[in-house]
Amino acid sequence: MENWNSKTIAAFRRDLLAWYDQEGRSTLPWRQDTDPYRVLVSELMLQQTRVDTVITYFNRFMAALPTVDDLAAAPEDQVLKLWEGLGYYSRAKNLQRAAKYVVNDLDGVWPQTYEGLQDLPGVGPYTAAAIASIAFNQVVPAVDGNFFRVFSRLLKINDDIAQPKTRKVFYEAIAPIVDPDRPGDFNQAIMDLGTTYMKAKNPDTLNSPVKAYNAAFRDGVEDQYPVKTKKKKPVRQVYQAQVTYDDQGRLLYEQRPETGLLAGFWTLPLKQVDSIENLEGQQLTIKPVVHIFSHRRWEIWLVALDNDKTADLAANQAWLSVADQEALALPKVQHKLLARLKEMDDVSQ
DNA sequence: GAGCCGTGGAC
DNA sequence: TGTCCAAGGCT
Repeated sequence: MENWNSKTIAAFRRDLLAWYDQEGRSTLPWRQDTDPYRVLVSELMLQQTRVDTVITYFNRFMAALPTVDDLAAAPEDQVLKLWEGLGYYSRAKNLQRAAKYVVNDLDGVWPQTYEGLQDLPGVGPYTAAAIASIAFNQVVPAVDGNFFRVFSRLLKINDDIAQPKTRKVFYEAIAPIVDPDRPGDFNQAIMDLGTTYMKAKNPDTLNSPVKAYNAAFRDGVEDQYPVKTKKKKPVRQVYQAQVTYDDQGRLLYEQRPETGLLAGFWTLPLKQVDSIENLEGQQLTIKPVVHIFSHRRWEIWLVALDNDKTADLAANQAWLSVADQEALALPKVQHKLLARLKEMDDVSQ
């Protein structure tokens, strides 16, 4: 690992921030100001999610719930509807829990430190550092995927970034480098660098504003950084989705358990089956609806089941009209199932 | 510490 | 089509 002296550190800060002031993404909506609420919302949305995807969600969310008090007082249904399609839905629930914590437990006074901010639900080391530096000017590195990528190359850090303990290595290596006068800008500059000249694939190091500080590039080994072990492939799982209508044309839905994948969301009744041979009911489609999560690959076969007049609904089941369905926040996989149903209707007409 | 937790884009 | 993601946190 490279070890920079104070002169190098000072020069790096200067060059990085000069570039950031000229070419940073200053127009991003959450960079209009440093209101901790706006920073919190944006940071939660940006966890494992692309900037381009977040922009629309962020603007809509802030228009609907412009202050932390608004979010704390909002129905959870509204928060989830605003989050619909963004994924990792526990972030939305944690975001509102964090707002309630600040408003109700802290009397509206935000924690302003790296340590204190981690008491907010959904706020871990990265997000706490981001808020602390951007909103409260605390001098801490916001070690995220961009930092792993950028500094592994600059400093030739060989630790596996897939391992949790590696975060500490980066934090301690970068902490002395953060600009004490502009910590928030420093952190955001690294993020901008990490998605442009120093992006994961096909980086443009030759034109990078910090090329001179890039030890991996200097040694011709930039493609070896960051060091990262591979993830496992998603497990293939076969499901059937039950399609049942009542006499009013409403669809049978089932609410998922309060924990686990898509917790609390309403979908068609889903049941895992060993294979396509074991489907219950009339198979409706030649091809399954395929939906891939981070760790699971669902192949879902639509099957028709008649509405048994004598059968009571389970406690977690309900008939939903089209209006009901549109009012609810539904996960993407359910939207896919509905789209496939609509395709079948269109074909049959 | 390893697995869980969504989605859409790039190649 | 498959693979690897993209501003991580929770258990």
